[in-house]
Amino acid sequence: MNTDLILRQQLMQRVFARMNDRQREAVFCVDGPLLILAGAGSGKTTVLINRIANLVQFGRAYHSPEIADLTEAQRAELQACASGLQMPSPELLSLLAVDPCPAWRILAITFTNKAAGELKERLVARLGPEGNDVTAGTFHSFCARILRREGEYLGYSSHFTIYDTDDSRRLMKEILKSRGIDEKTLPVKTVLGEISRAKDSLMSPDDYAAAMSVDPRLRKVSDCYAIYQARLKEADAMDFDDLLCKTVELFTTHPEVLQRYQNRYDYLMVDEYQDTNHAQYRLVSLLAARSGNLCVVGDDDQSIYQFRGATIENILNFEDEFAGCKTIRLEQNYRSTGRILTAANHVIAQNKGRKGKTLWTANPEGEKIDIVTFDNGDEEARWIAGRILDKVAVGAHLRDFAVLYRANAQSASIETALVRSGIPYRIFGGHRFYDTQEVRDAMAYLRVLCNPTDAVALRRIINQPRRGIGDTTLERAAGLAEQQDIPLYEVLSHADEYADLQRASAKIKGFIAMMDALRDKLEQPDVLPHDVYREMLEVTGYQKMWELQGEAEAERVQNLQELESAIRKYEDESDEGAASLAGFLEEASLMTDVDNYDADADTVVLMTMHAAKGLEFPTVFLPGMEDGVFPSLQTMFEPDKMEEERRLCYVAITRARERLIITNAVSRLMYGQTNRNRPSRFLNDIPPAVKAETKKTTARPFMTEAFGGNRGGFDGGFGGYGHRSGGVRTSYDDSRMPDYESYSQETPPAAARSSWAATPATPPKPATPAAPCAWQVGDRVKHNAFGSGTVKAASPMGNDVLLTIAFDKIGEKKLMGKFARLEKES
DNA sequence: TTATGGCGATTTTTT
DNA sequence: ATCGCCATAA
Repeated sequence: MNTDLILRQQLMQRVFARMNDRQREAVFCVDGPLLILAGAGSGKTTVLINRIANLVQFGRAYHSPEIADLTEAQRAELQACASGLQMPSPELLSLLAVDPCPAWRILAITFTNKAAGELKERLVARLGPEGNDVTAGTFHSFCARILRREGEYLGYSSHFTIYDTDDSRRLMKEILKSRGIDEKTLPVKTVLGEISRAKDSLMSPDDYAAAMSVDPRLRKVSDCYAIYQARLKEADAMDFDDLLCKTVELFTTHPEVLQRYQNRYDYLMVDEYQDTNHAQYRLVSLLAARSGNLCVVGDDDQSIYQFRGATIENILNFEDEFAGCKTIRLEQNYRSTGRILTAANHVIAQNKGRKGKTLWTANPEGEKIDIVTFDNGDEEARWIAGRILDKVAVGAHLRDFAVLYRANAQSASIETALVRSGIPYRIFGGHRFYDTQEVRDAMAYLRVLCNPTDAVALRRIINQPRRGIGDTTLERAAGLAEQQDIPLYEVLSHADEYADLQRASAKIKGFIAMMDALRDKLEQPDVLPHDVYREMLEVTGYQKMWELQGEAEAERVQNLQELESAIRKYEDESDEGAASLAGFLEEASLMTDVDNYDADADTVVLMTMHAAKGLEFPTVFLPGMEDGVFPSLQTMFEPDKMEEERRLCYVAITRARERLIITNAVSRLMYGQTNRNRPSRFLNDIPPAVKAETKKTTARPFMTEAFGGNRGGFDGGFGGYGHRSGGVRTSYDDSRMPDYESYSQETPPAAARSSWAATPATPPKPATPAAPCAWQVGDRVKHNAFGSGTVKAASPMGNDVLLTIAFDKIGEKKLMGKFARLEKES
């Protein structure tokens, strides 16, 4: 009997053999509250997957004294499996399990949709179709699902609309205007920020009003909050924050509903716990209150969203809040080289109030961290592009490179340099597809079809294209709606009955009739959402409106087509007959850019450091490492913000697997102004032993050595950059990239992924086929930025060719043949 | 009601 | 540098 228990433990150790001791401990610890402090790259996703797999396959078996009686044959099989000779059969598994948990009773909450998708994918790879039964989603998507089902308890319909920040802004603008509040004294974003903070901490408009001081400005905010909520309600709409706090409200006011969800889920897991806010904490506590099985994973050092309401206290106090909590630290990093990790550790060590954690790695030390200084941002950007081409020339993939910056505004110069070098890249953040005017308008049409009471959407499109229904008319109609407490759409439907609307009533009725007809179509069976979308573009004249603008707005027409593809894609991915327009709108409203990140596409990646959280790249560039850029100017004098900034730096550094290249510039053009910045203070914290500093700056004769040397503190204006003519030669080793295998557990090699016993084998890289080359050595070519030149060398690479071209004016450049827009010159 | 031009203010991060 | 607001003119 006792030996059976030991054998079972041995077998389980084998099944989860690919993990280290601490990780396995987390996997086997299934009962009660568990805090996993997972350092960057410590394989926390792997732990989550395995922990769920353990719950489903073995339940509480590892620490349980119970075991079924085994026959001799079964014991023989167990013995064989325990010594790694064979894999356990399903029969044996079910015999060994103690209280296994059906997948559908597990809830996993992640930070992004992409993370949730990945989790699902890997669970299916591990558990088969049953993996799909795990509820995995973001807080927002999970709450949205609950509210669609249960919203009626709170007076919302099942097809309520989700307002995004732009919708909220429009609505608030209207409110401020109607209340005669000058936007200069009380900006929209200030009001919305206050409201958002209130919602994060679960304060209703009444709570807020009650807690308010006599500050007249905050009194106004309080009024606006109340009106804002009322207007949302009238529009059958919720904003992002509502999704969370309305769910909490639902659970606290309707215990019987809460109980249903508590009973449904036996095990809860929350990823990125350091980025949760108070409302999210409450939600999780409520859901886990029955089972008590709450596992949160997070890293206090990677908390970078406090600025938008995340409270690090959630993680710092977890052990106090949840009695009997067990804490497990994952400190072995599988991602980065030793030097990169050393740098990260030293940077983060400067922060106070940490849980305390030092990452270590068994990975090779790796190359030193390059720190390169330039005269200006353009030089910096050009060098980065050149460096990428150099490495691609010796076998690197474009997708191996990421450029991570503090603010989106920094992307422009990098983009220019990449375009000039013909390097394909993808950029995340900044203007997104769903944020373009035309896509938002088209979406607004669809929203009005699904939910006519959505006043923000209605006002957005009613005169787009021009229908002669202007502001005056709309203001009157909105006034009437408010007076009678009915939806704007309702007033417009009966426009002819109001004296005030006589003049425009024919036009209004035409518009309403058109929308009603489209809505009828929507309800017909066998009509797919994209059919309705297409017809909408047609009959509303919206697409025509852009087409008439000609070539200049061609991209907008393209985006409208693209939206149709997105709808079709949604239809394809939905279950037969389950694709509804409302469903698409919901998915789209909770979609973010990073969700679309495709690690396989072979291009360089540009994104903010925030957006890069959770991702990793072989080579990472961190441009703009200057005080005032990173750390950003508005954080430099506030200690709390400075700490968050430092954590962001830690996150950025730990994205790199093999190489980290940090750059800065003596002077930089940003927001239309040229600034001279000192090198980032974070650089001081990186030990000299792991960094290789290089100056690529030109002489400034009027400066002497006396000005050189950077001591701490501000020296007003001119930072100390004294260099002799010619600068210092580059010193970095230009040989090939390190060739060791990367041990990343977050992305195991495909071959190793499903095999249960260790011996991961990396499949050999397929040879890259030679591509036909449009350019020959000796050709004369013309480039629209660099002018004329002669092709000096052409080496095939992937399905493209790397050209070295000697330009007449500016010397030699390396360009990718497919992407550089070259013309032949006779 | 719509189109245009000039002006001023605004630049962190985003589910 | 870019965006959004406002006033003015058509």
